[in-house]
Amino acid sequence: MSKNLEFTYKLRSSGLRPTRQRLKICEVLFNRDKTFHFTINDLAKDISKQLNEKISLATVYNTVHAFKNKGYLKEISINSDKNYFDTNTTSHHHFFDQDTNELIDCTDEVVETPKIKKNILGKKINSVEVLIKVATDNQNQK
Amino acid sequence: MSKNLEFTYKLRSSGLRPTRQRLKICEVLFNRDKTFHFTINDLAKDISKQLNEKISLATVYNTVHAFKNKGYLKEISINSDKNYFDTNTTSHHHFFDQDTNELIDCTDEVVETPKIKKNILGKKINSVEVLIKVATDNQNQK
DNA sequence: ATTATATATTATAATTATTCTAAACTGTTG
DNA sequence: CAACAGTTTAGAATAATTATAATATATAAT
Repeated sequence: MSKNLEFTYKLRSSGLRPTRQRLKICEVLFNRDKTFHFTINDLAKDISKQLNEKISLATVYNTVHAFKNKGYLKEISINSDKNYFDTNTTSHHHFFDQDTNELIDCTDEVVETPKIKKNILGKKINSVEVLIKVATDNQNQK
Repeated sequence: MSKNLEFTYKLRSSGLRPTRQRLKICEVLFNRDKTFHFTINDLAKDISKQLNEKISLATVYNTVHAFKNKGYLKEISINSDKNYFDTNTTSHHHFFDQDTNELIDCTDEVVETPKIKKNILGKKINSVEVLIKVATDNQNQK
């Protein structure tokens, strides 16, 4: 299982012990080709579906936050009731589909990162991100 | 008290009964020249400071949500632990100061609304907003 | 003005999401 | 393999928000 070795190395290199639970969570999160957007609850459900064993919710929280702190995940706040994480940790933009509560990454073809002409004195810009909220147009539906 | 009459009219015209509590909350929220960013907790505290009487927290929640639904307030999610409301209901951009957790409106001089070159099929763009996260630059401090 | 009605307020309970705790367990090092 | 530090776990604790149901109030009808 070379994927597992890969994850083991990844964890170890960032000072995280490659425990059974963390490796399982790595599998679920990083063993995919597309960017994955999820809430912690979604992830916990996914895990109990995909795996025969259960991982404690507290461990899922701990692990996701550990991964976020190590830069393997990015946290995204779109609305007050859902808190998303993203496996794409680069600075990038999003569509948010208000009908389905789905979060979709934007490519450069969709929107360019806007230029900031003035900054706040003494501060450094850490990120510039665009959020595009979309929904079905009821006025104008085919 | 002409301000009060103004608020009474505003509430009534949107189908909200101008109750004592709602008028007080209007005073605290809209009787200012600058845009006001707040969390519901902040607002509840402000109210009990500024006014001699107390308004139940449930009422503050109800009222803020009613005002948001009527378009008098805008909800803004920046991070998972704080949920902000904004008296500036136009689509606009923000600085978020990660040192102080302060939210600051951007003018057009700071950043232009980016153009969206491709949209998701069958969806309408409801808003395009830029969030600029800033913090003290420790590498490069004067 | 008085009454009737629908709506709003309130304290409190309930719910939800998240974090804390402390005991049991496991990965790593020597 | 023994010892230790880090990790997991269930459940308790906390915080934010929403629901509930009794009481109060604003408005409309009389």
